[in-house]
Amino acid sequence: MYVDVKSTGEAHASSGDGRYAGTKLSQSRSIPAWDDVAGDLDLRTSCFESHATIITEDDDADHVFRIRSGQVMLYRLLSDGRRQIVDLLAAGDFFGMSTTGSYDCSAEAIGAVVVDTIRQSCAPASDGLQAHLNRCLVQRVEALHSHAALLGRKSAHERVSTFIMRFVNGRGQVGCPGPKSGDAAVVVLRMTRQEIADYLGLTIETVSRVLSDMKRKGVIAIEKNDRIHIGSVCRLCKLTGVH
Amino acid sequence: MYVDVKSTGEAHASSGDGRYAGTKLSQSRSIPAWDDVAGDLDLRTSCFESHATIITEDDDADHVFRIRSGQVMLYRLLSDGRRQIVDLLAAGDFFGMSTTGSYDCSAEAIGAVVVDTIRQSCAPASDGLQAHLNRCLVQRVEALHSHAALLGRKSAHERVSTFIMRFVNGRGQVGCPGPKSGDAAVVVLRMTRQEIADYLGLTIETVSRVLSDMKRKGVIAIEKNDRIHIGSVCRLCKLTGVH
DNA sequence: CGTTGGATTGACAAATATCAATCATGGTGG
DNA sequence: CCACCATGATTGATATTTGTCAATCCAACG
Repeated sequence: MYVDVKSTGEAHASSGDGRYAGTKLSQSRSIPAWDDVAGDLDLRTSCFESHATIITEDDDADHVFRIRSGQVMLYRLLSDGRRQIVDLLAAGDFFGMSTTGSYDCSAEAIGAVVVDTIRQSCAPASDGLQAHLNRCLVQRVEALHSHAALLGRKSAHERVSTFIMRFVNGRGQVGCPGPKSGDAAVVVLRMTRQEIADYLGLTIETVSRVLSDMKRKGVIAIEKNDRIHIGSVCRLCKLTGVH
Repeated sequence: MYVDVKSTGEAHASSGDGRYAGTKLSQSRSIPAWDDVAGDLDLRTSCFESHATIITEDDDADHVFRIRSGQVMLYRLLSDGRRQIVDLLAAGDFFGMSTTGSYDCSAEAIGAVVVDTIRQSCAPASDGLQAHLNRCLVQRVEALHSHAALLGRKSAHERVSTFIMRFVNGRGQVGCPGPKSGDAAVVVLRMTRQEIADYLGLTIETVSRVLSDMKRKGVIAIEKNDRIHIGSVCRLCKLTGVH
């Protein structure tokens, strides 16, 4: 009714899943359906293929974007080329908001992406958009807090474990449903080792070594470089540093 | 006129300074003055002394807070006690918003702090509050992106330099006004070495060593542990990794 | 069947953490 | 007023983690 995810395309197993499930924020009840909001907004819809750049850091912040389907990564570059992927976004998420007049980071499509494009200039007019934006922004802030804790305080093993757990259906952030053993899972990584490394603040070699180590210890098995088989989700979860 | 910082208490040299200066976001023009918004909100005002805990991670997210004066740090704890300070807030900033029903991190006063307390339940009603929240949230997201880049990709020297630059009036984020040499400055650190370390994702010893190293090289001089004299802001700025 | 780009592995180097003294500094009580 | 204490900061020696550089490896594709 007041949640729009279902109507905006498939939910990727890899990120958007269950994002709004269990939301208790009182505000939720008053947020209108996105489709109703969108009607007043003079949207354009754009498609991007894998690895296409959607926005570039420091460009004029002309538009705000809302993801219809697919995943988007936001990244910052240091002057010498070091890259930090600062956030991973999925269907329903917004990006491109700015307080400075230019984008604070670049956005690149992970796989094919469809976005709604909203002109910055007509954004303030819509209270419905404000409500959707604010919910998304609070979610982003929460995710960025988690990510700061990961980047600042977690070991390489904990970072990689956390990253994999992120894609295990429903788990990860919300808290395990308890240690029921033997719960296996398969997740598909849609990012290259380089992208994973740039997200986790590590090098490609360290990511590779940690994955190999987890293979050796039987925590995971890797098929075709991007399918991770998890023997026991609980066991993996214990490696994340959260519990 | 439509910016409220001036009316809500002294601007600390250490953080809130010039936060809204130069904002080009078209939305700004339509944001009502905070005092006008506040009138409808049934606010309570609370004071906290230095190091007081204002909210605790995982507690019920009953209230949203707006800082009238002073600084607040937000932090996450890992189960084994590792702490990451995820954000530093100043006058005009909001915290305590949640999508889960509980706070995602703890908040502690840095020095004396005065906050306006807004009941979560009456927050959605106010469009003016939504507009203020929106601006603050976008700012927080931008700051958290910067911080992720720092934590994920910068060396200890770059982190400490960036941290000090943050408190140099006006500079830091926006971009240097050019290399005019001989521009000295003094900043006062209102945080202990432990807090700085927990913010920068380092240990107290590393922070101390980096500061000593910068002293040895003549980049800074330290007086009474918390006053940093900067010989050339430009020189310091070049150490941040941004340029 | 060779080529190519991403991934893995190994040897080694560099950065940062850890553990343990020692050093200020400010406050307190004699 | 001064010695003592407590707390935070600094420094040193060493360990650990992660990065760097270089050599394969592997799978997809022409």
